[in-house]
Amino acid sequence: MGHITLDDIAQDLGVSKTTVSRAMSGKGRISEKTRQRIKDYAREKGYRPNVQARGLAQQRTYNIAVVSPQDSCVSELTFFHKCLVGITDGAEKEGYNVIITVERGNRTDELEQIVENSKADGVILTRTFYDDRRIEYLKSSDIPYVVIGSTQDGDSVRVDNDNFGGSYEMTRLLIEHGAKYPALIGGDPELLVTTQRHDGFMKAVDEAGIEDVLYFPGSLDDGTVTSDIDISMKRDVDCFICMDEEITLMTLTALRTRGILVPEQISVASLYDSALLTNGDRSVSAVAYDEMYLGQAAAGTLIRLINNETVADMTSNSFAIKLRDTTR
Amino acid sequence: MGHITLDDIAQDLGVSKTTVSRAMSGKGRISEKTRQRIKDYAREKGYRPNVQARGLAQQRTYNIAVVSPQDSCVSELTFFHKCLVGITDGAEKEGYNVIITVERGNRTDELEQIVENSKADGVILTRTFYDDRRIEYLKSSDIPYVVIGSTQDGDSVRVDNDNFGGSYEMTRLLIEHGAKYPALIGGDPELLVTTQRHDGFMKAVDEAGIEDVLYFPGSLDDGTVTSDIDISMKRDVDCFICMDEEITLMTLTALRTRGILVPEQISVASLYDSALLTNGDRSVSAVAYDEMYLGQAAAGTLIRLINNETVADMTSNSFAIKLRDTTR
DNA sequence: ATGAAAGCGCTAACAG
DNA sequence: CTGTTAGCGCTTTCAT
Repeated sequence: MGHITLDDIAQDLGVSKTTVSRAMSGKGRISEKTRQRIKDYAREKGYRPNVQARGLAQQRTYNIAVVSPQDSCVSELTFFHKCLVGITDGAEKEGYNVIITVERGNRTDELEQIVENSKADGVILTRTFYDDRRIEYLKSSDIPYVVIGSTQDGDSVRVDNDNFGGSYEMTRLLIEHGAKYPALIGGDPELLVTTQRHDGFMKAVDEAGIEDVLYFPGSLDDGTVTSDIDISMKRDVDCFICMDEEITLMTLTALRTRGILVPEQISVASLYDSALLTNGDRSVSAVAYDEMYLGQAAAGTLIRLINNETVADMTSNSFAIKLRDTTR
Repeated sequence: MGHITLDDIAQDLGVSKTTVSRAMSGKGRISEKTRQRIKDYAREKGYRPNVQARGLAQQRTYNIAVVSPQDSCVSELTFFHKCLVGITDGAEKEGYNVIITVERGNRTDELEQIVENSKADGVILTRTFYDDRRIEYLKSSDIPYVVIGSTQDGDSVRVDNDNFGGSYEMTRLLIEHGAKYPALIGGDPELLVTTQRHDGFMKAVDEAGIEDVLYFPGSLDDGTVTSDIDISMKRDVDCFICMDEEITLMTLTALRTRGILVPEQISVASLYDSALLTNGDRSVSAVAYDEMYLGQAAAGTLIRLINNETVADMTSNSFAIKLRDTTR
């Protein structure tokens, strides 16, 4: 018995394929009566439209493509995976499936393969490089795409966390909890995300009337962090706010080596939560974003884009401030 | 100019679509001369066959589906991701793409959606439950599928690591390096993988003429592990071989609490490597399997299955014994 | 409101 | 060795 087709239904019901098609898709005028009759019969027979045939007729695949990072750095991976769960969720809700491909450096082969073979109607990029060739490529082929995270590229539709808001809230809360002189540490100053988090931090300290706050951008190695800490201690900093989980871990290690107690002498918080921050003994206060929601939003946005609806960049303000062991 | 079709080429070259189709696919008799002429022209024009159209004609999608775990336990995730990289690799090599879907407990909805809508030609399961409803479902719908890892189900085509070989090699090597009386700890005795690893271990100790070896199956909580250790120390065990990374970490913690030095007083090795075992200070000896290769093999096997070629279970003997800090 | 007919781009008998 | 002819299952003008 295999699969029943649209034509079968038409014949059984003595109507034309067109009518059945219209009844199922909801497009075109059709009397409510026949529509119901057809839909009922279709359900009864367990009819499933053949997505490929529909696709061929409409030049669509009802697939979206997602590019996965190749390497398996843990925090990158959990971020990506949570996004992916959200993306498939959002996609399947709209009748789309997710095709996955793995990035191979800053190259476009794997994307080209998908786009040229029209295996997907749109693309989601979950992290981008500085001069991302994939963005160039996606722009030139005119396939819809959405970027998750902060890109410099102004032409791309972006879906991102509220980095400003998260940073602001965390800083505000720590000040409320007694921090007198917080310092900000880490982050590549050329990245948009760094600017956003810095601005959120600044807003909170400004509102609290704190002046001459310390900001140590960069700080990519232990040496720099250590000297940053030394400077801070002389200036009576009582709270480190770290740009990301990596810098957070370096800061904690450096403080431990220096014999400085956390949170007794100084509070430490991360502006980005990660599995690494709640591992076993240490449990670090952090801003936790909802990546799954981010993924869903990205999928939704992309599908709207595919349907030629107008879309704008969107910022997910779904985050939580997790105050854990490293802050008072 | 968009996309050039098979028909365009036929017209330009004054041949029939069939001939072009044959030239491109390699199926059917065709003179080497015209084949070259057509292929050259196609390449020159940048012709890309429309996969959807081909699919519709052949009832194929040139997609395979992979089910991703929903949760994000780190070791599960890295395992899955490495497999995924291998799978996409193997699939793309054969002209297939990978559709991903996320498991929602022991349910089949997400799979049904893909199978019923014929969005993929085959399925890869990367981990299975005891009474896996997805396997039942896949069997009943007659879509090809392969299972990565060890399943009890004898009817399914399996692609797995050489658990026996890895366990044997690790044990053999540790004995060679001086272990006099190794003990095996952990593992759910109802799982196939446990049996396989146990057998490998036994082979090595038997060959070394060691008798009355200790085996502690189960040991899922700290209490049990601690008592296992106590028994072992009385019997002068000088080497713990642990079934997986979880039991390894528990064993190490228990040994530390007991004040027993690793590797000075006792060696510890894991029969399964994981990111958690090389984290920071501790770096545990372990059997490292090549998951990427596993993924590639699974994709290859599945595609052969799709093509109605005969396939058998396959065991990847691509593993490495990593002797690190916890063994002498 | 419904139907006829022409595709979407490719494959696969069946002829020649 | 090559061409003709029907599809695959659905959508979409254009009539009626």
